[in-house]
Formats: sequence, C-alpha cells, structure tokens
Amino acid sequence: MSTSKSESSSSSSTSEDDNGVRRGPWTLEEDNLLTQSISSYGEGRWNLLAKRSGLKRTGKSCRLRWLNYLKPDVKRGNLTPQEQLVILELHSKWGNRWSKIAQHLPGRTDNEIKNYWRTRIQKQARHMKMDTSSTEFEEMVRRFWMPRLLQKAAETPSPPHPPPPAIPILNQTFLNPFCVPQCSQIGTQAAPTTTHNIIPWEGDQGACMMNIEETVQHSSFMSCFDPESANNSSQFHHGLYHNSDFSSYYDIKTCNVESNWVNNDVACSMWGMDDELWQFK
DNA sequence: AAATTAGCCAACCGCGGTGTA
DNA sequence: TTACACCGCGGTTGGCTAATT
Repeated sequence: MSTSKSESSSSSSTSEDDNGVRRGPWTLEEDNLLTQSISSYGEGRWNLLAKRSGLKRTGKSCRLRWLNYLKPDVKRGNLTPQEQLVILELHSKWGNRWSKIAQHLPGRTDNEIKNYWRTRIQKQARHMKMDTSSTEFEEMVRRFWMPRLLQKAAETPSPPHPPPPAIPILNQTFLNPFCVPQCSQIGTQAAPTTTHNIIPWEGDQGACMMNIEETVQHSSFMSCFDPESANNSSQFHHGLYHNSDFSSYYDIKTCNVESNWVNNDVACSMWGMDDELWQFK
C-alpha cells in the first residue's frame, strides 16, 4: 500500500463519536504523536498509551496503527514472488492464520497478507469458479501458481535483505523452473527462458524441458510438482534452486511427468489468463 | 469529460484468550 | 473463583484511486 494516501489523509474523513473518540484515517499529526508516545512509554498498555498521548483514539486503534503502519520495520511495497510463495505455502498449511503466516514474513503484517489473499488469490479463485478452500484450487495453486512464482523469483533480483532462515517450509511442492512452462512457449508473449542459476543435477532434464504443447498433450507436466508421485518415480531428481536468497530455503526438485491431473481446458485457461495474475506490482 | 465500476488497503468490529486484582 | 481489562486475531467495511464505459 502506498503511504501517500494515509500520509496525505486529512481529518476531513476522520470523525469523532459521541464519546469524543476519533475514527477513520490517521493524520500525520496523530502519527507523530503516537510515535513520540511509543518512544517515551514503549509498546503495550495501549489504552494507557492512548490516554497518555492525548490522542483521541482507542488503544486498539493505536496498536493497529503502530503495528500495521508506523512501526519502523514494517516493509512497504508489493510482495515479492518469494513472499507470495511463502504465503501460498503456509496458507495451505495453516489456513487463515494470518498472524502466524506473517511471523514468517519479516516486515509484513497479517493485515497485508490477509488483504493480499482476499484481493488476489480469492479473485483468481472466483475467476476460475473455484473455492479457495477446495482441494481443486489448492492443487491448482500448488501445481501452477507456485511454479510460476518460483520462476518469477528466479527472474527477480534478490532483495537487499534476505528473510531469516526460519521459514519452516516447504513441505512438498517446489519445483525446478525447468518444469515450468515458459510464456514464450505458450503463446506470443516473450519471456526469457530461465535456465540459469540452477545447480546441475544428474539425470534427465529433457523430460522437464518439453514444451507446453507436448506437456499439455500429455496432460502431464503438473505431476512433476507432486512429491508423492515423484517418490514413486525413478525419474525424480533433486536439484537446488540457486538464485537469490531462496536457495537457502527451498530444495527444488526436478521430475518427470506421467499422470493426469486436471484437464487441458483448465490448464490452458490458467496459462491463458491475463498475465496480471502473475504480476508483482 | 463525467459517471460508473473495480481494485486495493487502512481501519474498524466482535470475539476469544490471557493476565491480574 | 470471579470479574474485569487488556490484547491479539480474523472478518468486514468504508473510502480513495484507477480503470473503464
């Protein structure tokens, strides 16, 4: 979220209720006052802090404003592909435990993650006429979205400060970008093939390098992200994703393909969607 | 250019958990 | 043990901006 809206917010839309409690957007003056109060009295005891500060805000409101916006380590700007991957993975594990998920994304707030989920993920789910809680959608995310994000991550420069290595993922599904169909292979969109930054592994890469037409024809490439089916396959190999900070966390697996999963229509519609889906603005 | 719609996100609300007197 | 206050979480809403008609 841009900061401008809030910083420029005037008191025009901020109202006071019957008890003189202010609601609505925070003004710059209020922000400054809250920041000063916290530096004087420390975080916590929010109701007391609200009184001491002279702000006509509830303690609850002060806490929220501080944690979601004013706190120095709050990271602004769009979520990186890496962060989105973490969200997808952890949400598949924990569901709507936003605060728990946020603990593994330094500088990101539960509110931000929740908003991301509601505005982006659920939007796509609606677009595909799926329920985000359905296994079908989970599979879609796992087999399409995550691979694509991983590819994006590979193409995106490392952030200046890597996240701490405490991320307790990933239980299953990260994959080798070799397995990810390239945009340039799908249609007219040009996208560089990502074949760099991968530690070579022994075995047959060719199976994963098949182009999208072959892949869809065989209805198969999705299965290369499934560790279970992979475990049953002698053609499953390990590799390390070796770009950016991700290399510390994600053990990327390569694979071969064989089983069916979703029909080609779904696959095509997924990849045919406007690239907005994959934007990380 | 104006009106309408959609997207996004900050902030609010209600509820449950926890601490304390 | 109970009552109350505080805190934190997840769901929801409201308002601003951008995009579309």
